[in-house]
Amino acid sequence: MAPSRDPAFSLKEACVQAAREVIAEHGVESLSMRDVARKLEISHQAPYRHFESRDHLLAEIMRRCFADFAQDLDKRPRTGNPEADLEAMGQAYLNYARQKPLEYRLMFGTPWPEPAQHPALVQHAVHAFNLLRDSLRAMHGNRSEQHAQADRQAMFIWSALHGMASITQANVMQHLNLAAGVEHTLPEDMMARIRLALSLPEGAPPAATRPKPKRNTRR
Amino acid sequence: MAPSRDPAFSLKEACVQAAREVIAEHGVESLSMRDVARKLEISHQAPYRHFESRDHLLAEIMRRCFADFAQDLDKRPRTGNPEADLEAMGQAYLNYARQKPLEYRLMFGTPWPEPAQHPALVQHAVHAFNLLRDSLRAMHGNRSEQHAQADRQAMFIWSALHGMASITQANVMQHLNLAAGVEHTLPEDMMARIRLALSLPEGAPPAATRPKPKRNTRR
DNA sequence: GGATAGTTGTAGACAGCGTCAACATCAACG
DNA sequence: CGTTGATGTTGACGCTGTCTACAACTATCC
Repeated sequence: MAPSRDPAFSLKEACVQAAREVIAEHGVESLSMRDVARKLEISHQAPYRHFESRDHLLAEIMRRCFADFAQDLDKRPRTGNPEADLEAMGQAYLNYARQKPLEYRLMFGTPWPEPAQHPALVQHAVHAFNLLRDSLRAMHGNRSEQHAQADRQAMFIWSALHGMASITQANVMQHLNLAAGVEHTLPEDMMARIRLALSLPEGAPPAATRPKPKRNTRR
Repeated sequence: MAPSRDPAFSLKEACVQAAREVIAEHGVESLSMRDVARKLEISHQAPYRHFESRDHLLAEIMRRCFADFAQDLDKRPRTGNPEADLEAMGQAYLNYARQKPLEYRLMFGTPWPEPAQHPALVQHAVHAFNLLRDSLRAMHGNRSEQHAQADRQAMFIWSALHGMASITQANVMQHLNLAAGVEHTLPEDMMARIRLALSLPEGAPPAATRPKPKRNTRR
């Protein structure tokens, strides 16, 4: 490549962009440093001036995905009703996974590099999780056991949504011979069951009498 | 390698075994055909006489993992009580993921090869899923909408369990600063919430009046 | 028995990969 | 001017999956 094509041109930025394109076209697995170099018409070693290793490039892309993802979860309109907001976040989660499958797979389906080597990645991922947790904490009090309850709910919601999203992405459902109509109504069904599991049925105030839970939601 | 070391010696079997060891030692990602060849002290091309490609070797190992997994889910003692049996299967699922993390990751965390190329793999995976589905169908009637309800429950349970298992394996929880005590009680909490979401609370018969679900469980 | 064909393992090559080391270029600064 | 640091290039190394050609052994059929 000729010396800097543009006054404000960052090869680092261009590498990230090119890498994202390669991933979008051929998947994460087949992303190679040499691919991005070829795409930018630079030497195969040039990207190494900006990223220690392939893992570091990948970590940077993942970090940005988490930032995008968090922004996406966060930008939904607030109604002031914590339950409705939580519901919207769940929808946003599944929508993101459906609309940006490659990004989702990158964040949640790719084996992570050594976390200690990529603190910024961890930080952004945790921030995305905190959006969910804070939503839940807003529905509880501030006592420590209420925090614990919110965290348990957060982990449950995340598990269920992530499980659903990753199963959907694996394209495995078509082999399961599910009963007619099940596949297409899964997201709603999922959200309804999550509400049940949180004892937050359908906008009605949570019933005080529940089969078991120790101290459940309260608004 | 000298010609056949043993009367009843299958190089194919030995390849699978060696590959499983390599995976156990260094993870799936770094499994290479040449590794298994080296491990068996045969030429780097010998394994290709028994497996078309690396993907085919991997698919065979995955297939066996699913067979093991299904057997593990199936061998639990039956109490005759469908709800208790379902509960036991959930526990068995999480235990398997905890005790055989590499196998679990291989089955559910590794990008699958082209399914059309590996029908046996798909078949065994579907069989494992059917154990769950059949357990649920046993608790419902035999009408088609009841089948659909069972399938919805199956997908929900699988999603929640898989989400939980894969999050656990990602070793990411340590970074989330969860409230004290949450992490260690997650599996029980999870199972309790799943019961809630199925409207099968704690052995009590499911309440007839439910907030929404169209036609719910009936035993 | 001896030719023939099929199976199984070996040996060498090729292109692609990540990455190390050495070199070139160029701007900033003393 | 010389030096220094950042950036990009070139070439190599060992690794990978896989193609091809070849050797050896086995089974089969005339």
